[in-house]
Amino acid sequence: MYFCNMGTKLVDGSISVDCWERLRAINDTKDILSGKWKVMIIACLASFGKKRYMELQRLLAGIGTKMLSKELQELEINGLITRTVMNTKPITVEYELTNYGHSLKPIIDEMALWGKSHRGKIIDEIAKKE
Amino acid sequence: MYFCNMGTKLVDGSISVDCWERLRAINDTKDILSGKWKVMIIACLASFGKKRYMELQRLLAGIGTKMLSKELQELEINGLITRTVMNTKPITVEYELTNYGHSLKPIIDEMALWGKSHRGKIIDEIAKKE
DNA sequence: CAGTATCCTAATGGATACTG
DNA sequence: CAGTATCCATTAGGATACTG
Repeated sequence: MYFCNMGTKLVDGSISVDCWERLRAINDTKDILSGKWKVMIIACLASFGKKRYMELQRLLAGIGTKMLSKELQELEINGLITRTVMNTKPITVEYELTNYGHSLKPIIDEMALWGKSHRGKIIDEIAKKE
Repeated sequence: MYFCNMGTKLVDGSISVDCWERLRAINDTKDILSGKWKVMIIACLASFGKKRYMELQRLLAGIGTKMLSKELQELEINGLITRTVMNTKPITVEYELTNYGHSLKPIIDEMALWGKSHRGKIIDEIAKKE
């Protein structure tokens, strides 16, 4: 019998410490990857390597400057990407995944895998209905 | 040169179809797992097996009835969990991961793994500063 | 017990204009 | 080019009361 604190509140739960730590870890990862664009930014940088601000904005069709800046800053704070101001005129800025950022690859890969098969499943189901 | 439609807008992007489909798949998965509690619900059902509504609410410290119902419904719609009304008085309801729900295990596992090591890294960094 | 319904707040995120 | 600042709309989500 242990106390389970998932975020803010305390709850008396009869789950093991191991299990609770696992759930907390999952939650931590979720928080790091929160926001509408973060996963996609990481995936883009993983696929395409170094990218400038503008290039990212073009890849992430629909993202505005505010969100792009915000999400990039949060990723940088968490050590997942680097921001390099280039010595050009006017200045350009390059964003790149850090090694630590690359450590998210297994998660992204699994998400890509599942998402692909999921879409296949949906399409199959639609086909059967017709 | 292909057109990249990530959600609603069209963008002229010079990325390959494969790459674009991969990004779309990642996005799809992200959508399915959206919301504050969905990942945690899945992880709980994966760890503990069948759970009743009340039990889930206790495990997910802090969740309210509205959110729990909503997230469970969305998971059910997507075929990730089953909802079984038991023949008791008063009625009880059991939620359980489907086989399809279990197919998310690799993602959850990778998230647990990364989150655990991430917390370790943060703790190390704090320790070094002191 | 397992929810719905309602109300309300906080947070998210988009559009636009502007700046070094 | 790479952002900030501002305003605004939408949504997510929490608290509470209520129902079969």
